[in-house]
Amino acid sequence: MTKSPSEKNGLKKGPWTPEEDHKLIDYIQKHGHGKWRTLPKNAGLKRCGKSCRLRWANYLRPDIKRGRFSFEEEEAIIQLHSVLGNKWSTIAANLPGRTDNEIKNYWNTHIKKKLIKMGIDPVTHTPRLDVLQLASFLSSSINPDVTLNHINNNNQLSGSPLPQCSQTMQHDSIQTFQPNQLQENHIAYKTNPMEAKLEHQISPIATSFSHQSTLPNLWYDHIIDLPQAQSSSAMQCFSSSPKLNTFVLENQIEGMPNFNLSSLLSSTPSSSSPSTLNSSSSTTFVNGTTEDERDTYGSNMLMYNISNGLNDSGFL
DNA sequence: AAATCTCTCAACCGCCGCTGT
DNA sequence: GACAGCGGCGGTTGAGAGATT
Repeated sequence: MTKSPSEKNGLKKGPWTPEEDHKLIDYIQKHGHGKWRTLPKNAGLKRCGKSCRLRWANYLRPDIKRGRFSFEEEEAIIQLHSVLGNKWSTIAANLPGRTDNEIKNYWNTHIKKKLIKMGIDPVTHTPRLDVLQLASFLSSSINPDVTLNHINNNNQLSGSPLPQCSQTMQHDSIQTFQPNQLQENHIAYKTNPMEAKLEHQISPIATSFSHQSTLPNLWYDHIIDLPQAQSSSAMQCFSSSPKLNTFVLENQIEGMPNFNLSSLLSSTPSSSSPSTLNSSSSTTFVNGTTEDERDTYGSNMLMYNISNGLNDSGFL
């Protein structure tokens, strides 16, 4: 008699039944866990010890918190991941009631995509090179004199010399802040502090401006203290289209160049995105109050639209 | 209403490190 | 020191559910 693939070696595989769950819970309540190798036999389960341990640790444990991740939890995951990397068990240890498996799944299915959409590399937590290259392309299309340097994994500008600045930022307006010092009228950006020659025609994308302190990582080094009036008019937008695999970056800060950038790259499509993109409209999120609050990291970023002359493919 | 596509997440697999012999 | 057993971890898979066509 042949055994089904899910029952090789007399051991069952696949989804657990309520009866099996009950047996496992019952046994652990009476005898405690540990000795996972012998537990299934003693508990009358046709499972391997590993499977029992996993079922208990990831699903049956009484202290497991089920349900959606809160905004705070998501922020914590991102912050911890930026420091720890894929150390899911260590991250889980900092989130009571959440399992490493759950966090790992949530990272892979939600957070990772969100960061990518925002132009942030989910591995390094720094601006993605492809976005920067795109910005470079677009910038040089707009102003052939401007070229963009790459930011390597150490967040350092490299490659060709820094662009010649048509308007170098006043140095006394650049300060170093701790993340918790960020205020609402602050714009944070990441660049090499030794070479902080911001040129605003390229810097918004090149240096990945971000806004306020709810950033998912710490890749901002400097803060621009905007006058309140400008800050309040900084409508930060972020929208994407699952159909076009694109996103729109917008910026409406007074005094900043007003680009429209549409139908650009995004490596992953998204179904969670709340809006649909076309060349004439986009959904705007203001102050993180639109839609599901957890989908509003983008609202903390200053995004640029490069309009006029771009077709839906993002090319001139 | 059916077919197809996309997404989620529970579960598995292989590897690694620790411990005991 | 070498080996075996075990638990734990991180990457990956695939079934099922939901969304879309």
